[in-house]
Amino acid sequence: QAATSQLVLTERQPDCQPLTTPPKPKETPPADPWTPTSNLKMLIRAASPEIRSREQRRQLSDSSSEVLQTKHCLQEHLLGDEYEKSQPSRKEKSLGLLCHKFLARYPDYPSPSQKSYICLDEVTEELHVERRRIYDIVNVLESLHMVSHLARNRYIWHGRHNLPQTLQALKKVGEENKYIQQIQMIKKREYEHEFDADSERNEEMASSFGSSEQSEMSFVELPGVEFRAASVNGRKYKSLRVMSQKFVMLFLVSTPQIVSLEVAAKILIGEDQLEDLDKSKFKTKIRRLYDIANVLSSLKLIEKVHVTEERGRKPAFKWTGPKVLPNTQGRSLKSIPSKEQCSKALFPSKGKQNFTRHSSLIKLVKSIENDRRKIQSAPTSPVKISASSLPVFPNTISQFPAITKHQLEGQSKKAEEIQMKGALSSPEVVPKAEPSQQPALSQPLGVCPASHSSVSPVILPHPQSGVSYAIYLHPSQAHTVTTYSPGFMLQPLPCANVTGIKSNNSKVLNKITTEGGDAQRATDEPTKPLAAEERPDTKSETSSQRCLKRSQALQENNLIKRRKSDEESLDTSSTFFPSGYLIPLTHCTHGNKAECSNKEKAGVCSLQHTAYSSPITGVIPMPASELKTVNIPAFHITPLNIMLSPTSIAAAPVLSNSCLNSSSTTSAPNPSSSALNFMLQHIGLIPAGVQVPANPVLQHVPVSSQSENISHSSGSTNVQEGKVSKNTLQLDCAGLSGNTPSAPKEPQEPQAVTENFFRTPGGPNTEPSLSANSDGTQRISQGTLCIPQRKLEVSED
DNA sequence: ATCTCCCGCCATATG
DNA sequence: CATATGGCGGGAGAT
Repeated sequence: QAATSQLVLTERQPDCQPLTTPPKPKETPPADPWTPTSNLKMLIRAASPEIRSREQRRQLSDSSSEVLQTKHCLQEHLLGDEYEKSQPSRKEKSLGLLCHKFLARYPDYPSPSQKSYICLDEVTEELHVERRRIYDIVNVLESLHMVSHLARNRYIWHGRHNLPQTLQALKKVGEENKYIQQIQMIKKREYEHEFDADSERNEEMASSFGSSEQSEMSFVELPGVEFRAASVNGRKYKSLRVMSQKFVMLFLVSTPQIVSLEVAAKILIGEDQLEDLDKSKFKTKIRRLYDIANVLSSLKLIEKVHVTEERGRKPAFKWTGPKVLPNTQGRSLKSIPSKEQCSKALFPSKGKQNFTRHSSLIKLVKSIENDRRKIQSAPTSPVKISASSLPVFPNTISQFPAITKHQLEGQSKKAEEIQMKGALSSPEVVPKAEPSQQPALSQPLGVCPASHSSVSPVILPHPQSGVSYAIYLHPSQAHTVTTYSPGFMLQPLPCANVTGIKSNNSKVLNKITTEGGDAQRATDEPTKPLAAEERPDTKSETSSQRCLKRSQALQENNLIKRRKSDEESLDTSSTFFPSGYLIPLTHCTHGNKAECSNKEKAGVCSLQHTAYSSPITGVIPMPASELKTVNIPAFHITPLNIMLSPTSIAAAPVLSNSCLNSSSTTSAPNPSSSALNFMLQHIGLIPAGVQVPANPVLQHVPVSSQSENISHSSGSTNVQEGKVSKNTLQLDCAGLSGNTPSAPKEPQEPQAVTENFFRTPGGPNTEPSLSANSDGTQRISQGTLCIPQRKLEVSED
């Protein structure tokens, strides 16, 4: 198949990004195939007439579509020799092949000026496939914004122009969703696997997944990309699209960019619904993932590989697409100027379409309601909600994209290019726009959503401060920080299963091995070192030990869980809306402040923003891990902290890259960060001295979040690394499980900022918002209580 | 036996 | 109501 595919592929080049290569402007009318391979096609046809005839009886004279098939046939003949396979043989009907054919019809980089349209009827006819299959392909392409649904039977082909942006956005969202952590948890479970199902399950589910909920699904939109005008906005869930995006996110956030189907399926399931664990569901998910993987493979974004774990090798895929720069916020924003656009986006005349998503909205509402319940208990309920799920909100946001298509497109593209360039070259200071979330508020949900929206992945808030900030890392961190922030901590939660988590991380890392052998960029290193350093328990544990731990933990946990579960149910509030789209706010960003004012309504939002921006800038350490990180560290750290943070391995690997990048950029201490610190201190989360590490320069001390309540004296722990740290530290913090709590950087005094924080949401109370992470936070808190014990035990073991 | 994943029924969404 | 979409899972080909 490889051979065949190659041939087919020849036409398309691997990722060329606009930057380097000027896009080729060709476009092809759907009907006529021109394609570079046309010659080949002809040859093929000539060669294998028989085959064709057999294959398709109905097919007419269409030349274009058949080519591929014929080609394959030929090859086989050539290679294998004789039998012309009379019938296509399953492979020939594979989605991957079909996708190649489909892609062959359109240029990778269609000229912007002309839009090429895709007519499903034509395609199905020409490719001789059932419509259903085309939907599979198109849905995945849509998730990458390579096409947009215009109307019935009509799609617009964008090609790979949007790919860089899309990937960026997806990466960002992935970071926000803490996928890294989730992956770790899952792996951890694996080893633990079998034993006690229920209790564990619950625990895990609750803890890990619960958190996962936060992420919920949402479709990530691109600003510039057009949304299908009318028809499609709302619609049902689009699970395939969402799944596809999430799947891609997993690659983008994991350090070795390899994701096993099993893990991906579990994560996707977890997000959608906490509850079912069904095996059948799992199988279905796997099937879908194969479908998606086939399309992504055709796009050359991923490649199949196998990972060997303790048990055996498992199917997995490796990212082979373009590298995504570490996130930054800025890119699109810059280009996008205008408020105008934003406004448009927000309030598109079309209106209806925009709001199409009601379904999602509805969900949102539900989730909100739930949250409220939960929140009730909590002091600052409202805030939390908003905070909790960044992504979710997007629903509202999502609408934006629809607007200004044309304008945006052009701009967006340009912007992209610019971004790319900029990003590559240097860390610019990006002006970040702020998310404009609020506008969306119009909807009933209004406030909450809006705030959320702000959260939306895309946007990175960021600091006004001029210093370049670390470009990428921060965002994630920021998210993290934001997310969990202290707020939750405040809440008293029962202990969670923290223990398990931490151990997991380390293990997980170890386990994974890539057979493929490709290099995985940096990954390994971090792991080992970390491991060594890590606390004993994690690494040192042998499997047997683990078991012991587990059992112990379980017992303990069970108790805890029970409590927790109760609480959790409440807590979950943080989770959010199930489906929504994430829209990148990017364009909107510019006017942060202004927006803010608007936002005010939603107090929360404002808070969040502020929080984000500041923290993001530099301080915070890790994104993904947050939950764990924060939590765990806190606990552990409290007593031990120092050691741990560094140890936390996981973080390191992941972040490392980003860190590096960031380092260059480094952020200066931002006001925001300072503010953040301030807040934290205020709240008591952080000890006075500590702070968020944001910049290498500053200290990264992992703050222990001290957990909320607990006193922890530790704080300083890591300082040592300080120097080195720049990158590393951050990484560690982030990656490691616990390491870092969000670290708020140190204190600088950003008075102004601080004020905002407090005020917005309601002052200190707002904190809860941070907790939004929900799970993480909660857990953390829980962790604080319980964990220590366990850990001790474990370590002893 | 396991991995892949095609096929197409049938529920929904859209017009 | 007719179609367009697309969730979903049986079950068969590929290994």
